Amino acid sequence: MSELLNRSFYSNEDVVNLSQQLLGKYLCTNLNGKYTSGKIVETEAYRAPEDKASHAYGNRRTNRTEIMFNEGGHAYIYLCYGIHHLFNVVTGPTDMAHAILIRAIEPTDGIEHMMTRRNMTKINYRLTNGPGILSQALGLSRDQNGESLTDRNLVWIENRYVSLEKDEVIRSTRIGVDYAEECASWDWRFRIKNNPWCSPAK
DNA sequence: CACCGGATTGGCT
DNA sequence: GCCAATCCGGTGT
Repeated sequence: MSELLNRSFYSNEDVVNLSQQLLGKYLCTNLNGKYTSGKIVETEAYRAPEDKASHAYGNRRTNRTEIMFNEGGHAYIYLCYGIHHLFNVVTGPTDMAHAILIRAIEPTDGIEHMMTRRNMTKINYRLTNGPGILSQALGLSRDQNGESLTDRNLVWIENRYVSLEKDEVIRSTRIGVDYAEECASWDWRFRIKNNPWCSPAK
């Protein structure tokens, strides 16, 4: 049993709260006839305009950031370090450029497809325990940038009614945003306590 | 149009 | 633990 997350879920203006709500939800893709999914176990919130770590800091509108100003429920996928595709969920109403980076998932469906994409022969945590490699495992690239998440088409998120106790959610500072001055110390990273599929970052 | 640096990863010392 | 890989977006000339 599962429920597709809909527009009203993504339109929530509180991106920090939504980041926690995404923990335990299932990120799913159906690309090139391959169905894959994983439970979201680690997220980070990015809240423009005041967040210096956000690409849309100061409501900067460029070709790249434009999708973040769309209404919640779209994919923002960009290339990082020229190598890795990082998948974000656009949230909030139109013109509120909030986004949530998915940092790690626990693989659930189509694990053999994920291993092929990752060029792995044995399953282990390195299949999906980071934002770049989980995108690779799910087949996500900039080809899906701007894709709608509100239908079960190419990429979407499901509620499978996994409930988390408050003490199962670990809150800490974000990773890799040292350049963001005072925003670097904002504790908008969330992960599921003791989950072995979380990223290795401090 | 040139330059700089990055929301990362994996391989090697 | 260090560092190269690799490409593009953002900025300034």
